[in-house]
Amino acid sequence: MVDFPQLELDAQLCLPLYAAARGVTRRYAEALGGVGLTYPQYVTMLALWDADAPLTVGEVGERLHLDSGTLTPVLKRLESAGFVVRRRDAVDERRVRIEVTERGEELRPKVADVPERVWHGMGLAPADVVQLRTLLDRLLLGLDASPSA
Amino acid sequence: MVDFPQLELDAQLCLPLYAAARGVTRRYAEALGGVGLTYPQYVTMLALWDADAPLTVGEVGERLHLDSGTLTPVLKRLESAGFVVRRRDAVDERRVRIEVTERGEELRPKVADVPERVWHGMGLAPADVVQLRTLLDRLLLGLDASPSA
DNA sequence: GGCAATCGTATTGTGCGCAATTGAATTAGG
DNA sequence: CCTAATTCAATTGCGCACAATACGATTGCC
Repeated sequence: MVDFPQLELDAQLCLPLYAAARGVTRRYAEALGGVGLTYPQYVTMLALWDADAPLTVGEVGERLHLDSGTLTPVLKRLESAGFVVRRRDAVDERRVRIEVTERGEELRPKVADVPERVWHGMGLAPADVVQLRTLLDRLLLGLDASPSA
Repeated sequence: MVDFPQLELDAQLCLPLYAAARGVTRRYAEALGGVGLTYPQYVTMLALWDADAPLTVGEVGERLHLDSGTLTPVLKRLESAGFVVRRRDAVDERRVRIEVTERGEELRPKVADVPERVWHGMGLAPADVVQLRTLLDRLLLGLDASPSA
């Protein structure tokens, strides 16, 4: 039988990456359950909190590497939960600006300890975290640089 | 205004991990489009090809860190595409064994170059790949070790 | 001004992920 | 035996991801 060593499960980098991302997301989901946010909703709020002015859908997408097909329903759920308001830009009516509400701001201190709680006790040394961060950023650069199709 | 430096987007490790995993998966999806496999279907086939004997649903799930709620529909699609057959275990009728068909075996050489094609040109040095692999495995160990709830 | 090309968002359709539940089959305890 | 607990897969329901498409708003170009 012909072998394909490059297809062995243990030879793959994509699989640990895929599994680790899902595992970490699951931990965040558990930690966020109390405030009623999913992980994508949480990172969306992070992006909005980070900005000085209300972001458009596209600007949120840039920061999270997500497109409107994913973000629109996420933002609608955040809006119906009362954490954000979506408002058409008066100048360019193609744009929709996302404003964080009072209730959305109140969420911020409630989730402030989530990253710490998730990463702590996972046994990853601080040096490893830095290393991992560096390598993932390098990988993202490579993804952005090389052709998408 | 009160600041939460630990919530800044650039301070997060989860986001690059999340974005990198989706980015890599997207590249695989593009490379696999020709043979009609999605990324989860592809890694499922990898797991089945790797094993000497037909695996149960649970055994596939162990290797991929996925549960039956995800795998059952994936396996059904692979079956209706003719790549696998699902058969109840005669000894323990709770188990379903997944057998790779002739057509499923024929897929193997067709996707043999996919990992190489995806990773090449992404600008990641071989040493970085090894490092990343090591750190992700360490992270997965931490995920498995620490409590899920 | 008129009109084609582009842009920004929304919609649609398919396919995951995962928690929770169900239900059948097996195992364990008495 | 016979019942209780456990195991395994399937199902259900919800929320992403993303490609493809649609559509109104805007911009460029004449």
